[in-house]
Amino acid sequence: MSRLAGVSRMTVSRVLSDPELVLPTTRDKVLKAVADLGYVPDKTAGSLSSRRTGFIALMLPTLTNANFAAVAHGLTEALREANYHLLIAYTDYDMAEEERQLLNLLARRPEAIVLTGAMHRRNASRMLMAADVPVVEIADLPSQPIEHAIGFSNYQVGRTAARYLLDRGFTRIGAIAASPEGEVTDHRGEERMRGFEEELRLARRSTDGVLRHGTAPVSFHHGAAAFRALVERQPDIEAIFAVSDLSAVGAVMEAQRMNLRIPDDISIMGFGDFEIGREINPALTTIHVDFHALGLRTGKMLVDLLASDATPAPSTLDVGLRIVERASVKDR
Amino acid sequence: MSRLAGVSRMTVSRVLSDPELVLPTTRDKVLKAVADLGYVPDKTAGSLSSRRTGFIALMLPTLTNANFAAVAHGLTEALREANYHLLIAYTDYDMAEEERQLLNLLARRPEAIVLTGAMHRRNASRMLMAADVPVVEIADLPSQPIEHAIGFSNYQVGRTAARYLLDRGFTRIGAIAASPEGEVTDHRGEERMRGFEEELRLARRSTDGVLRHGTAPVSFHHGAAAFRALVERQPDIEAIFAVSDLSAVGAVMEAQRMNLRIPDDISIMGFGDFEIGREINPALTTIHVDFHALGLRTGKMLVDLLASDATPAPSTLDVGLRIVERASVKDR
DNA sequence: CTGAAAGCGCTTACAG
DNA sequence: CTGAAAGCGCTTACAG
Repeated sequence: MSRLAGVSRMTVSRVLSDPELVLPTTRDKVLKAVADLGYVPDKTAGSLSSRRTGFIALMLPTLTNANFAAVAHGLTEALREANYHLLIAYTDYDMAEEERQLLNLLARRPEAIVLTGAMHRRNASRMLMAADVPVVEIADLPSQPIEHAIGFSNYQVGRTAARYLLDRGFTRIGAIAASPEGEVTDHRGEERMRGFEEELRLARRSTDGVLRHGTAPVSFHHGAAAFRALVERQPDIEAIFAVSDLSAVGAVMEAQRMNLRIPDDISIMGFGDFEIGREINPALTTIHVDFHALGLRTGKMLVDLLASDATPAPSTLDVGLRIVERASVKDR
Repeated sequence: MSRLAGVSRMTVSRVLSDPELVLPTTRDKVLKAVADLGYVPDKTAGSLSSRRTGFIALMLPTLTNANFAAVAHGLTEALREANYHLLIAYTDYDMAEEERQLLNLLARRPEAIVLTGAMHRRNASRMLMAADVPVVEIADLPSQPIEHAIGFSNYQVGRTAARYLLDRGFTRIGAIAASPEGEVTDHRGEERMRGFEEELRLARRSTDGVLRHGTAPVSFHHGAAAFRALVERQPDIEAIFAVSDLSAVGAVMEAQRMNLRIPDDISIMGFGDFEIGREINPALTTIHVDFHALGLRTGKMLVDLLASDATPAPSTLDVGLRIVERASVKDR
């Protein structure tokens, strides 16, 4: 390559990374040779010698969830300008798998690690703390963050949902979620349930309508099945919080099949503000968190952080949440 | 590291890659040192020296689509045993972005490249053909594959959908999709439309009910808007094919809001067999392609292919498709 | 503005 | 069964 351009290997490297440093005439010679040969420099070699891989590791529970996919898209956007690339792994909600994937990621020497936060195996936490790169936990606010955290409180989501239903005067209030199963658990969903139950308890309301059913992750189908199970058990239930819009939509569809009118017979609210919730009839009342923005902010923070050589103190950022009132909860 | 274990660097490398080759006592010494130090070998260095990165590149239009996410999950599963890792990039349906991402991927020296097929920029195709690693195009069957292809014919999807509606005796038949817009186009969706129109033409039916509306990618909302536009233009339309279940579901929801009964007033069918289509009322008739299996098969083929040192001839595999009859098309 | 030397952390290919 | 040497393809840090 450098032979064809009649310059040293170093000059090629410079033209490709910082063209300003090179005389226009030599630059053009190099660029022509690059084009003629279809030369694509080997980043593996570059990474090794510069000690910078340009990788940002991202660990998600699954790709099959529009909100987590939105996080990835937001991150990519923010990272693009600084020419970092995402190295994506997913755990299928299994903490043993998280630990395994973490090792794979670490072996690639990412310059930062982003992962969905709050719950990790002991050994995974240890590896994360030992890693000498920035770690940011997202999509929750851990009580003891490993380092940085950008997210929202799932516990508060649960409390907010319960409060909303209580404020509207409902008394027989329930919820549907997956039941935690050892290593394979939706910990963030479970946090929402915990908050929901707590708010009910503080209001001295029964938590008998809170149903954990089936296994994570939740889905439309899961929501339908859980809704039916709950209504059969407690026919007089007035309002239900589903741990995700996915199960909430499933519940609305099941209600239609059971000839229950939403919201006249039963009110339903969800979490996550998925697109489908806006389109169904009645449109779904939900709690919104901007996952795309969450990814963007995380990416921006990382770009800044990696550009400076200072090691900033651990930071925690709450991106907040808001209720989106639509038509699936009765206005009474 | 090797100092702490009292052995050479080579012995550490052997213990980690092929433990059988090492005496149990030395092996244990090494393993203990590895655990004590939390040593994670640097794959960047390993890749450079062994000339094997262990990366398989995967280029998708978007992660925000359950079927493409399923492809990624299937691939990961098949690749896990052989210890390959996916390097994922996505294009947002933009061919200029595909070319840019391809360069990024190539610089990481993947051992194979998987991408959604059939349409690429000239320069991207050239890079792919010059790459001396296996290339497999998925999710379509290109007329001129770059090398391997595993997928189905989107054109046939369109023809099959039209045939199905024609066979049921509908005469005023329409379709909804996004309109192609230069570099940002859903080429596979457009192929389905082309097949659909062709089948209509062969049956000497009007294609006036075929509507291209808005930009890719389609969504629930897109389907709702396109459905309304089509019905307002052609109030006597009897049956509609939506280029994706996402838009089909949006159409069903919009029909409910317009007080049109599905399927009594208008029949609707989709493509992709997304989970939501099974849950809505009426359940959506659709055309099913097993994207998870598509990913699995691609991964298995790659594992075999990379294990042998022969260079097999280019292969094309049609995974087929099937109609899933549910309740959104009138039985007449 | 350009280049020669050294080295990043592993694995390959020997040698013993 | 274990190790010393060479080298993978770049970039860093000089030197001129």
